Amino acid sequence: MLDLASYPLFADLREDQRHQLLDQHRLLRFMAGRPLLHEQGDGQGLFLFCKGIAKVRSIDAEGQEVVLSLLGPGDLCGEMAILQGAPRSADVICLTDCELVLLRAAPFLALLHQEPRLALALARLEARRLQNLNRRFVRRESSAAARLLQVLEDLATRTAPEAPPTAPIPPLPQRELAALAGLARETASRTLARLRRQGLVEQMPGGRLRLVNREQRGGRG
Amino acid sequence: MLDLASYPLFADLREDQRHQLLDQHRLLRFMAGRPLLHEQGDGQGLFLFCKGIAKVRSIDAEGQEVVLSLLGPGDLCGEMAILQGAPRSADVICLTDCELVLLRAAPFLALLHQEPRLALALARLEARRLQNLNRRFVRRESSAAARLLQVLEDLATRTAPEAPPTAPIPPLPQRELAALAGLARETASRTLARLRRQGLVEQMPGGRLRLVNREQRGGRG
DNA sequence: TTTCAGATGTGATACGAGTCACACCTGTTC
DNA sequence: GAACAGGTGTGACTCGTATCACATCTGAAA
Repeated sequence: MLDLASYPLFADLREDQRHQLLDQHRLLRFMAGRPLLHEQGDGQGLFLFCKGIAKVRSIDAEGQEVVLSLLGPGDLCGEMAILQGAPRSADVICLTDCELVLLRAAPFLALLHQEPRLALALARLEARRLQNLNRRFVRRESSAAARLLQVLEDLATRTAPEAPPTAPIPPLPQRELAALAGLARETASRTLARLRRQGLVEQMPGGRLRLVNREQRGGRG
Repeated sequence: MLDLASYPLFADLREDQRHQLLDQHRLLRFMAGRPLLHEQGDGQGLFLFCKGIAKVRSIDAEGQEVVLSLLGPGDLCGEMAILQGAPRSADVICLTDCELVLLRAAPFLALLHQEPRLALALARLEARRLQNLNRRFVRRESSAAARLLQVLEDLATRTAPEAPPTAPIPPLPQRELAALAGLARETASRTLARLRRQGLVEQMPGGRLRLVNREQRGGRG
């Protein structure tokens, strides 16, 4: 039922090793708006996303929310806390209803210490995250429109692995889109209106947003 | 002479494994302003910083420099390229004269595949970098003053491992400080002047800057 | 239907940093 | 000494986004 082999982190393992990792795993559901939490006494664990989208966020010195990244099907989280033995440094909040699998930390850690392929795959995963965040860092300086477009593209592609950037975007309130882009809600509203006028974003029946294909609009970045 | 054990990445290894890694290593020096480069035909390698400070930077779509992080003694770089088998995604430019050791990629990769402790230490290292970048990301929104103070503190502590935040800061032109903080040169000048007036930063003989101890000034963050 | 809450659109204004322009102050070279 | 380049300080202005204020709009509940 749950295919660990489809997660790049576990792809290099033997079948029996993947089986080990599933020891006492759980299926969890969280509703939109809820934070990912371990249940009392569970301690740490590794969350694997099956369905839904969530945001990783932190709160800055002024109490403002800063969104660090998005998670969707095929992603995982909680590995930093396991690696460092430290409590979470950021919150994960579901943007839509989510289904995920919680692997126990103990067998994961045990396998990390004995199987270089797992440890190496984990190092690669962290390196990729670092590169993604680097790229976001570089784009951070850019305009409200560019940031919002980026968020919409992220949302479209996170919805399912391999989803095209023009896939419909889950219906989120403007307040949420603004937070994801690091903008004021009013600015997000104005910017969205402009993007619609420019034909870069279209509103689908039911109010859902969709990015217009770059080729269709002349692909200017 | 070169003590790999002092680098956390290699601390868990056996002495003979560390010795393997040193196979055909080189000592390199780069002058301030120079990019870290492999020599022709060297391919990839792992740079270990012994002396000096460097910036990791990228160029954004408008040709502007964006500084991603600082490196100093005890840090290393080049491991992302080795992990991903891909060319560098960012430049590393020396801010002061630097001395470093270049380890060959081959023995490092070989050991990564056979020794889980090394792979795990590398995953931990990447995780720490990710956390640092996350923290920077959170602070990114803040004011010019906060960003500049952060840069000065980083420079002070990178100069040597365990250096206090109030250690003297290497003499860098304002243009460079501004780039590190992601500010215009003029803004950096004005902001520095204000910080001096507020007593948060003092000018040492020779023009070098120094952060004033937080306790001395009342520690307001 | 009314009523109400939450979401959204939009004008007016404030504010911070970027940009341009230029003065000044070093140190170096001739 | 003069001449010059590079670094630094600072005024005036621009521009983008945040903020405040308020008008709709929409959908759910009564």
